[in-house]
Amino acid sequence: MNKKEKVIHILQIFDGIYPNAECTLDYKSPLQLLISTQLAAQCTDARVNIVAKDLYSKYKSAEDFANADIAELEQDIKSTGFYRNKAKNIKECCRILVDKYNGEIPTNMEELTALPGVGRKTANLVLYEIYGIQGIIVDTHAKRLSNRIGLTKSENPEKIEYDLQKIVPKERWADFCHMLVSHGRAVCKARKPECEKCEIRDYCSYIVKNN
DNA sequence: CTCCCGATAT
DNA sequence: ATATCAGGAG
Repeated sequence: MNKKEKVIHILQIFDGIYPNAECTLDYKSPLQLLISTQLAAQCTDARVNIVAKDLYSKYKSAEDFANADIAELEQDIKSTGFYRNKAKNIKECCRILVDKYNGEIPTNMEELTALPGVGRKTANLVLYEIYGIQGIIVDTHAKRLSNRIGLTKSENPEKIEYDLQKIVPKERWADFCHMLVSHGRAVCKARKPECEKCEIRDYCSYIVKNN
């Protein structure tokens, strides 16, 4: 069975067990999604959502973030980790949004990834969630699962993106990634994958060692 | 490649 | 104690 056929089978199974796999970050505007996704680097979505609740009642626009006191913003997002980098990036990012984009969010990869703290993963998620533009969203789960399943042999996120683009039907690109996240959290965990109860084990090339 | 970094599960 | 969490920049 080739990789495309494997993915078709896996998608069919995922459709059954994760019928509405979607972004688990809470947001009420494109700006909130952009910032929450930046905060989500090496942090759980659950933690980001807790921080975001107070954050967005305090800062209501790109201008508010651009004018924020940096030390205060650092404390406001501290529990998400990497808080100095994140605060600096968010403030500068919002300064650019205000000055160059009239407070709106750019609609293409080049302009998005030019923003401080915004890489391809964040850009792909925003492009899909806000504008419906399909993309392979490569986070830690997509990276781990696509390697375990055998869809790529690369550890490089951008290479994984292109590998999966060739294998997954385009209309399911973002969907498939959301489902990899759901499956990564529930079954195919980083530390202790539960292969014995994995619904797609027949289509996976991963073998658990010492078991 | 390294660094950023707190919270949580194991 | 240590690995890991919807990464990005230098």
